[in-house]
Amino acid sequence: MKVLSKGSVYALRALTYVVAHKGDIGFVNIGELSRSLDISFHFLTKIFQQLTQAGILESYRGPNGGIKLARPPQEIKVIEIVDVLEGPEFFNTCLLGLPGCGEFDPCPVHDFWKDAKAALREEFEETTLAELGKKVSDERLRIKP
Amino acid sequence: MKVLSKGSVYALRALTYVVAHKGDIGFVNIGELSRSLDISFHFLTKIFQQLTQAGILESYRGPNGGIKLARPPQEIKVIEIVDVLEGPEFFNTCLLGLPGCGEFDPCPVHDFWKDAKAALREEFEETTLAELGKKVSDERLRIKP
DNA sequence: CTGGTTTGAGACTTTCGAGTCTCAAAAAAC
DNA sequence: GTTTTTTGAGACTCGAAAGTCTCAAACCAG
Ligand code: SF4
Ligand code: SF4
Repeated sequence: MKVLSKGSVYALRALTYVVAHKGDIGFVNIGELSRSLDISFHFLTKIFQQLTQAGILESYRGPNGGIKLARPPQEIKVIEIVDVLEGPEFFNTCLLGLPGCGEFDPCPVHDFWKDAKAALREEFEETTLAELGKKVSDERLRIKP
Repeated sequence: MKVLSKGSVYALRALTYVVAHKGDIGFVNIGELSRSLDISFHFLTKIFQQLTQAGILESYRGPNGGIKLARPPQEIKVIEIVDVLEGPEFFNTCLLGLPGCGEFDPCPVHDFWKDAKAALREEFEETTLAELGKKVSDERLRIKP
């Protein structure tokens, strides 16, 4: 069962880590993040590039460069990150994956799956990076392997 | 978002189709199923082979051969099919996919994800092929592309 | 027995997400 | 200005899931 791609997972872990451990102290070095979280540096860089182009992050090159959140973490919702990295079809995919499916022409598991998808979307829409970061800081929840 | 592999999806669609359209009339030809549901014949055959070896289906070779349910559809639960085709790790995978994760050392999304997984498992455990087939027959729900 | 039909088994190919590598571009340090 | 550090962009490689193909085995009909 693969709900999120590696790209989304790495982005969420990395940004949660930034919020929890780096506060709001300017640009965070990608190499350091990659080492701390055991994520491939080049892969993480590519993921951040997408988020930068989408306006969720800002980046800066050269010494003391890195990435930082473009807005305060209280205002960045998980679903924004997922949208960028999974694409707009993410919440249209389905259990039985029939093409052109939907409310008007449903398959037998539609009723259940509709609710399950809505719950997931709601969770992503309600949760902000600040909340994830706070959980990690306060309760010492893990974000690293 | 890919919850089920193609194998599980094709198996569920095909067996639901059998229950809904073929009743209990002995062996159903795989070639006919493949054509009706627009699923690759060889791929569908491989999937059925796994289910046959697991004791969920019975097969018969030669003219008028095919596959049929080893037990009445009221007794076959969706989770049995998923277990065979997805393997035992299916319900252990996770949103953030951290290794060795679990209740005792959770990540920040654990509370939500635990419930979502439980709901999915419960749905698969409660639903039988007979129910899926009945929905398709009674309400003309679709199972084909 | 012979030939046709259908599933069984496994090798092979394709596709795509994931990960690696190389070089260019921007910025700072000197 | 030159060198060093860091992100940006894109080509390339790897591996697993998905799909195709070939032949063997079981079965029936005549
Ligand atoms: S009918 Fe509903 S549950 Fe079924 S594949 Fe379409 S959207 Fe998904
Ligand atoms: S801590 Fe819980 S939600 Fe997070 S990856 Fe592990 S099992 Fe999944």
